Amino acid sequence: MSKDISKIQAFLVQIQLWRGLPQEQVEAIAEIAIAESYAKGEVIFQEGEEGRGFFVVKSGRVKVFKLSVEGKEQILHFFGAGEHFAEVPAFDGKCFPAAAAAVEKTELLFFPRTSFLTLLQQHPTLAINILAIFARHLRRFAQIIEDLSFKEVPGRLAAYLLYLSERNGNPEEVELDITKTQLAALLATIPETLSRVFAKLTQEGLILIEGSKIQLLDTERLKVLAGR
Amino acid sequence: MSKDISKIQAFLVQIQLWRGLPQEQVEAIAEIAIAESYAKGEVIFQEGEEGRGFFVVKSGRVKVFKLSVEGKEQILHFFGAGEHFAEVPAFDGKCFPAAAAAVEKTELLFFPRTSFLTLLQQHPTLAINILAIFARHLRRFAQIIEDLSFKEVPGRLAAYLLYLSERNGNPEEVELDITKTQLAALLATIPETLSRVFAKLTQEGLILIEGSKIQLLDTERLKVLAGR
DNA sequence: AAACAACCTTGACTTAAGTCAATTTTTAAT
DNA sequence: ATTAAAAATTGACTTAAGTCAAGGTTGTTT
Repeated sequence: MSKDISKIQAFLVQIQLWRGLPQEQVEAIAEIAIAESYAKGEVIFQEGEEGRGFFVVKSGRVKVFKLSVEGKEQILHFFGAGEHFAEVPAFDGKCFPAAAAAVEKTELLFFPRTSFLTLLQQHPTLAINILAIFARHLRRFAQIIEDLSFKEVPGRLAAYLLYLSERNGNPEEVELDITKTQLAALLATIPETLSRVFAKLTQEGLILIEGSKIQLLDTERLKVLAGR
Repeated sequence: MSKDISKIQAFLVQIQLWRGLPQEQVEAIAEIAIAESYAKGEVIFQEGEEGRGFFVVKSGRVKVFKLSVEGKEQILHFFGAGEHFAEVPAFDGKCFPAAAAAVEKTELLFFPRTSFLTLLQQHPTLAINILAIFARHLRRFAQIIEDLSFKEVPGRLAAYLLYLSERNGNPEEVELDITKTQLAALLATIPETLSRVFAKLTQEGLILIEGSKIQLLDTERLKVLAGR
């Protein structure tokens, strides 16, 4: 036991969620955690299932998404190592508002709702930390709504490319770390349309595609396109 | 002073936000509140302004919305008496992610960020209450994203009519309490399109319009249209 | 290396919904 | 009551983006 637990502890202390909690609490949390493994493509939970707890990504990557009746997928967010998801159902006990699946081989830590709530009652710091997380999610969702209702596909793509370039600190070139099919599902469109928009931006000299690397040739015009 | 304060107190205790707080705290909160009055159409804050605090609606109605460069409006939510908004900027101190304006003569109570944060530090109950509010907002936003990316305008309208009928407990008839132009902005479309969709649903025998009252003639088919 | 599957691209076509413009209806203000 | 302003409707037209179908590319597994 101690070997595993202490490894989990070492990982958990790095996570913002627990920041400010006393040492012995993080140790207690490590004992609550249940390790889970998922293969590429495996479903973690479906939309509508009862929220039994939340997850921290130990390694790999997860997509949280909505699925329409016709089978169209809208990806809400990708979560990588050190990030966590499904905090809302863990908090309010209602159903998962979206589904989650591993996009590659993934290891998760699962925290059951009940122990999470107990912890929440005892540690105001934890409640504040989660407030900060919810606030970030709300701002991100507000941005998605804005993009969906104001921007066309080229604008959404431009915004995404600029986001990547800012995140990785390289204004010249970005590297797609997801497939274009996944990117289409993230930008609320379909692969065919995305492909055509990539072609259009290339033709207009805004970008240059080299496999998964994309050169941003004209950041200024991309910003105009993205609406900022 | 005492007259006003005690009136504010009587109003505040009804609000979920403060539920579970000790009596003397609610009294203290009432002293912090700053009463503000807005005329119909008046802007309360603009998107991008620094978040100085949050607001409780005493009377009237407020819309929270995004505005595109081209001037298109996306309404995120209407808030009525007893509801509150702009908690996220009050919490994280960043800019308002959307704008707010009074849609009719409105009286607000304003709570400055600093006193709100102090309160938050001292009262874990308050933090939990706000978590519940944020969780509700997140679920609502997730629903908006789903509607925008999966449903067409008829589906979004059908979903809204069913929401109204459930909210008011009348499965036969609903009453629009906003103008159709505002409804268009809420459903991410324009008045012309909404008008045509109303005509189409009427023609197909799903609804019957009598001014601001709308009879739901075929709830089943409306549910199919709304995707549930 | 072969074979399969997933992913990506391109073309032809359809369609939902936006734009622009004109008119009518409703609501509010003097 | 009259007028002005806002809201709603309708028609003709345009357009972004979806559907369907085919072919090409890439990558993984045995």
